[in-house]
Amino acid sequence: MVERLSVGPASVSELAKPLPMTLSAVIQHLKVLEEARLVRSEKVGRVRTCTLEIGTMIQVERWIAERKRFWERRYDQLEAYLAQTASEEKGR
Amino acid sequence: MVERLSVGPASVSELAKPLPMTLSAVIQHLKVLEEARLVRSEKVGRVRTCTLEIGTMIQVERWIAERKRFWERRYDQLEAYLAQTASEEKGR
DNA sequence: TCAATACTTAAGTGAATGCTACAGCATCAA
DNA sequence: TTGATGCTGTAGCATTCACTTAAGTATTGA
Repeated sequence: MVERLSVGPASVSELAKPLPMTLSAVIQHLKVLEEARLVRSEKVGRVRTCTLEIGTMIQVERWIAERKRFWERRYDQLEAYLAQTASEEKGR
Repeated sequence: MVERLSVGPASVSELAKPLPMTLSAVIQHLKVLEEARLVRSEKVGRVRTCTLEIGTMIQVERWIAERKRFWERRYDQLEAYLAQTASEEKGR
């Protein structure tokens, strides 16, 4: 759904069409995305049009960047640990 | 548990002692770890001693390295997309 | 021999997840 | 004004998860 919305705004049923689930389920997903401020939506007549919240996406981007740094540190630690353990194994 | 085992082999109850759950739960976790070949264990008398499977850890390490590369590509794509979208927004 | 220790197994529990089914309610077009 | 369309809300269901409880078995030390 986020991928579809990254192409441009879409109505609820446009979002639901390619998905193997009911409209109800899609609305429930959308509710979560709106609560998380990843999606904004506006209802005109009977059609609700949804768009990606670029601002939040950028926050997500920053969050990911931090996690990535954290992850790389952890990864280097694991590498160091395995290298150490491997040499200990050899030493016996 | 994996962290504890990275220090060295341990019995089931040694692994369970610091954890806020029953021995039963720990055994169930261990079963999963053994099925995943992350842990090897051997029973001598009534004590089962568990060790980390370094070989599998190294495979995990490689898998992580690949995911990391994949993730970085996706991340760069997201960055590019957001940059593009931001400039389009400005253009209006 | 018998109690303590170390583990094992099966069955059940409670919360969360991701749905569907169904009964609506506006809105729009004819 | 009526039927179709687009969406909404609620109830219920199946599954999964991460446990606990309880009832074992096997081993060990005194």
